[in-house]
Amino acid sequence: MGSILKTRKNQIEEVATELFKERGYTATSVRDLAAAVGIEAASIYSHMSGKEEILQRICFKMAHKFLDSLNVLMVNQSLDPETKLKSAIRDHVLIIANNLPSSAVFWNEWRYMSEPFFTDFVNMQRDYEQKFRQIIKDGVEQGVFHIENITFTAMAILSSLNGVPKWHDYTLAPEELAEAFAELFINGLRK
Amino acid sequence: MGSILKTRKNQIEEVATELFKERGYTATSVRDLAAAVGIEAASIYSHMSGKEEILQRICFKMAHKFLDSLNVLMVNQSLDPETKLKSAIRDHVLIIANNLPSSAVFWNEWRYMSEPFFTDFVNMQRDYEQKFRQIIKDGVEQGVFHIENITFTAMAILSSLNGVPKWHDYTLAPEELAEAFAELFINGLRK
DNA sequence: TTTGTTTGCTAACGACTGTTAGGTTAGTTA
DNA sequence: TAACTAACCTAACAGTCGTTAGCAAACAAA
Repeated sequence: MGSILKTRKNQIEEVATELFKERGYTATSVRDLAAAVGIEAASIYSHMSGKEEILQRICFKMAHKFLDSLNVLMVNQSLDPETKLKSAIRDHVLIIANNLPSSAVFWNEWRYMSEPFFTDFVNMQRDYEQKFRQIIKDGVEQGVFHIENITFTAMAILSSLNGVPKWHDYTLAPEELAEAFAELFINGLRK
Repeated sequence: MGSILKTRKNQIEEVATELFKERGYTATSVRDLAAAVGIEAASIYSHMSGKEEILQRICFKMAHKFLDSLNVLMVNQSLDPETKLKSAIRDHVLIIANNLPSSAVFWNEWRYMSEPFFTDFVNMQRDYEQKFRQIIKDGVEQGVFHIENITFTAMAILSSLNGVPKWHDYTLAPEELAEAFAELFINGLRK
């Protein structure tokens, strides 16, 4: 136990995150991963129970970051809907921008998890989306937003945010990115 | 030659599109595909040169649909920027909504194509994005849109549209969906 | 010094991969 | 009837997959 194992395990997870993002989970072999770390394939199993454990760690780590962040925001009763949505968008983008490879894996590779992890993950996703919708719904009911379809709007926004790892080239700082998204969705393009 | 071969080949492509969308390209084996069609794995090769040809057909079919549609719009000089962007969004969404499985494959699996197809595809994508940005740029220069970062805005919109196959549940008709996206991005959420 | 633990190795397993060779059947055309 | 062709088959190939067994080296704790 201790720092050496923890470091190696973390290193494997880090390298795996990069490879899973670059090539995809199913297209990345344990031998690819081991070679990138600098060890033999079988040695991976001294640190991990298998290939899927790495995917699970990445996906649930991100899922908890998103959910924890939104849960903190939800209990704050004093915020008006516009500020609340702006914060939700901001928080979501900041997590992505500060964890680009993990976010790419989280978003594109989660479907390759086996049961019961798959179902657990889907439920967390549903929970998150429901809370995100609630913020929009509050804004509609308080007359701040003019929206016909809340479910559509939530998915349109979240898809846009989650697409960031596919095109982001580091020219925008995380804070600028977050601000730009909030501005785009709340005010639109029209002058 | 003739209708039987053509039908079979099209059927294979259709079934493959569904499987690639559902399980991903790398996670779908030729044997999976053959079983879903109702033939043996080797028989696939009487119709296709290999697994990747199917992926290429799907991806380039969609790429041409998107590009052709946008090219038609670009030559129309008489449209004001807002109408033009609205049409671009509308056309893009309609293509996706009317080709959901193909769109999912187009968006999620294109990276598994080998050279030179990979590079050709990337160039078509770049071409499309550049033309999409041009529409936004025109709107900014004519004072219709207030936007700081055109590249960001284009990618934010396109990511949102391309996310549709991941969540769409057929409760919204394609036309309603297209209208909702145009409304969201041009006017924003604020009342 | 001995014991235990961490970290890695070589070798190999059974299963699965995309693909090919070669042959059979059914239907069409000459 | 004979030749041709499209569609599909069985069998097998060489390679790769995730994973395990068993062992060795390094190092810390007793």
